[in-house]
Amino acid sequence: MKRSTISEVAKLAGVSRATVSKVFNNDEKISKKTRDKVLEIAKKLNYQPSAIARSLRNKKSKAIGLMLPNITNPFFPQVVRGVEEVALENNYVVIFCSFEEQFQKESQYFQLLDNRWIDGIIFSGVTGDKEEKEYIQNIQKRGIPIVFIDRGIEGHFSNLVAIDNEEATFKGTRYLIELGHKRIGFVNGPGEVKLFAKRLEGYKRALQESGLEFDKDLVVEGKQNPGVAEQAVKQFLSQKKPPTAIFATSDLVAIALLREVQNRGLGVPEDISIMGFDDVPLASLTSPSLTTVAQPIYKMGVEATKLLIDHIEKKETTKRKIILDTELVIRESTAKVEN
Amino acid sequence: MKRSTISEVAKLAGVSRATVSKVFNNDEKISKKTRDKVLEIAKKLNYQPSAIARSLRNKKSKAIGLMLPNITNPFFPQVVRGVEEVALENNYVVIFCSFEEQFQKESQYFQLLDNRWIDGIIFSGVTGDKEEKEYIQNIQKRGIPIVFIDRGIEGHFSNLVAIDNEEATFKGTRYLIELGHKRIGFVNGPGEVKLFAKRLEGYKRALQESGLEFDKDLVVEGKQNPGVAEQAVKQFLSQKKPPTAIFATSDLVAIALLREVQNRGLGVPEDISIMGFDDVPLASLTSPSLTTVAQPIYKMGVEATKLLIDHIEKKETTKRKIILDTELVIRESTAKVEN
DNA sequence: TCTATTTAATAAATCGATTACCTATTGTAA
DNA sequence: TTACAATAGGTAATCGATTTATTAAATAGA
Repeated sequence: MKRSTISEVAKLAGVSRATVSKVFNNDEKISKKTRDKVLEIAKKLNYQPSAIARSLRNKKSKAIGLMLPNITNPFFPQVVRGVEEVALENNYVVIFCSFEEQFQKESQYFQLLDNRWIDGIIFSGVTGDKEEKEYIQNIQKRGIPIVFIDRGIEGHFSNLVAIDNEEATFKGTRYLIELGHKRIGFVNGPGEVKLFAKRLEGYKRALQESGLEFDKDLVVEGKQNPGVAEQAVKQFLSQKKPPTAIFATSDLVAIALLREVQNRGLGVPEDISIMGFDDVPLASLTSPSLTTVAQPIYKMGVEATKLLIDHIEKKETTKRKIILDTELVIRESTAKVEN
Repeated sequence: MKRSTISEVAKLAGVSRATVSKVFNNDEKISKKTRDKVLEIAKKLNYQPSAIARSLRNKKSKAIGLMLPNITNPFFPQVVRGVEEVALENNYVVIFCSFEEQFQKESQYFQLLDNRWIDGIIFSGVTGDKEEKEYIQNIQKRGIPIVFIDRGIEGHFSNLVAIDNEEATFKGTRYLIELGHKRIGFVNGPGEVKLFAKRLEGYKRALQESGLEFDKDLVVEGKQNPGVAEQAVKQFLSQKKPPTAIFATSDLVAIALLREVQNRGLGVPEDISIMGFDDVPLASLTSPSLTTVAQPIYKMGVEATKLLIDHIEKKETTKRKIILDTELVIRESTAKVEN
């Protein structure tokens, strides 16, 4: 069954193409009679205006690009859900671009999106590479709005939806301190990335406010994959005074820590408390379940998309930063320390 | 910086639009001289042919739809990766449609994809609803190829990429039997769904081949969310002769089982062995890590997309079923039973 | 009744590419 | 030199919608 076109509908309804178009665009200057006639025929022919033809004429694709470094990270599926939800409500389609942390793919996607006349981009996982920055700026020169999730480009004011990383980490650390922990291991992402630097600051501030000393041997930095957990546990447990709690700024790492610690015959939380960051869905499924600083991941997707669409449709023209609240989710992996 | 068009390139290069088009489509009847001239100008103007205009003219969107019931299920991100990988290689773009198990959204997406002249669809998570079937058949009547992942429509021969569910479950069950387990709990999805019926068959066959008796009280069926785990553990452990092993046909359920069992003070695998299904990424991160029947999830995405593109580009015209191999991944959650 | 005004619908250009068909130029053979 | 073929490039229609300017019809006003 072929798709029918506006011309076919027009002919059968005995009107011009313009009239059919107006009916489908709710133009008020159409009499009820012709309107009904057109809709009747359209229904009979199963006619839907072609989004492609519309795009060409309107210079709007009604599509947004969602660029992520790696869909396999359990953080992202929830972002995707939020983005999709809002996009669908507004009749946008989401072109999904997971570039697997490869710059080559990333740039390929930028090209692809550009020549598809994408209306806007949601970008997560800025690496900070010079080339990346260039691509992003080129896209912006085209007038294509971008909203960053999680982190933006250094020194480049742009739309951003994120959390207050310093405060969030402060909150988590303070909770551990309240439980009586005095030596707290901190497993963080690479310190060159601003977001992680902020988290370290939050950690330090909490220590300071409680009069605890900062010990750099209690900090491990590195790419946030399970590998870093092994290294951290080794480093921490070999100390004279090993930490009684470990705070990882990613649930994935925290879960790996859990495993490492338990494998060494130590109990969580009896011997060591562990705290994560993000609150990915599986944080509640581990044993013990994970105490963590929850990011409003789904909401970040939602807000980013709303902001993007507002910019696309010119309801909003100035760039905005939206900072969402985090929440401490207390589960089983943390406990009071016996002194 | 505005996007430049073929006409601008043509004018500046002193040739016709047709010539520019031919250059970009590698038409051989263009002299090296003009070709170089055109490319030079194109580069200078940063020209890229508009995918939108091309689509209209060619009646091909160079886009495929990926319809999933729920991106939050850790099974799917890997499918997505596979799909994207192949799509990008072939210059297709992926329109992502996670319909959150809501038929309303599902049908909305079918419409959306149809009027965007989508070239093909990869579909996972068939519910078997009559209405869903109707939508799918309408899409197919348009001549839009579909490839199903995991399960197709009952009694409807179509492209399918899946595993041999009976065999896979047989393999898993047999392994538990080899470890000496005689009473094996089985937590499965709803039995009305063919795929789960097949899995139950595999389980039964393994028991039978070893001369073990099938006990229907050892089978729990239900939607595969963590809730079912609680119910299953309750049911199993209240029996006179509780099972020494539990096989869940989903890792997510298996992980929830792990938690339930451990919360009751039982050790895994010392007291009870647990086996999962799928091999999602976090299966290796739990403690103990999960023995599971691995589905080639990434590969399913890859193969489905290859098959789809072959159909779109008419390299393949007959519908195919591709059955991929599963693999038993032995980790820590299963052990020999002491008799 | 005649003009002015409002309302409803149409004609035709346009968006940016592709392609079937045509033309002009050059080369080759007789 | 003439005839013909091969080569390179151009002309114009086309894909399916939207929109501006225009016209025709209906209504109102005097």
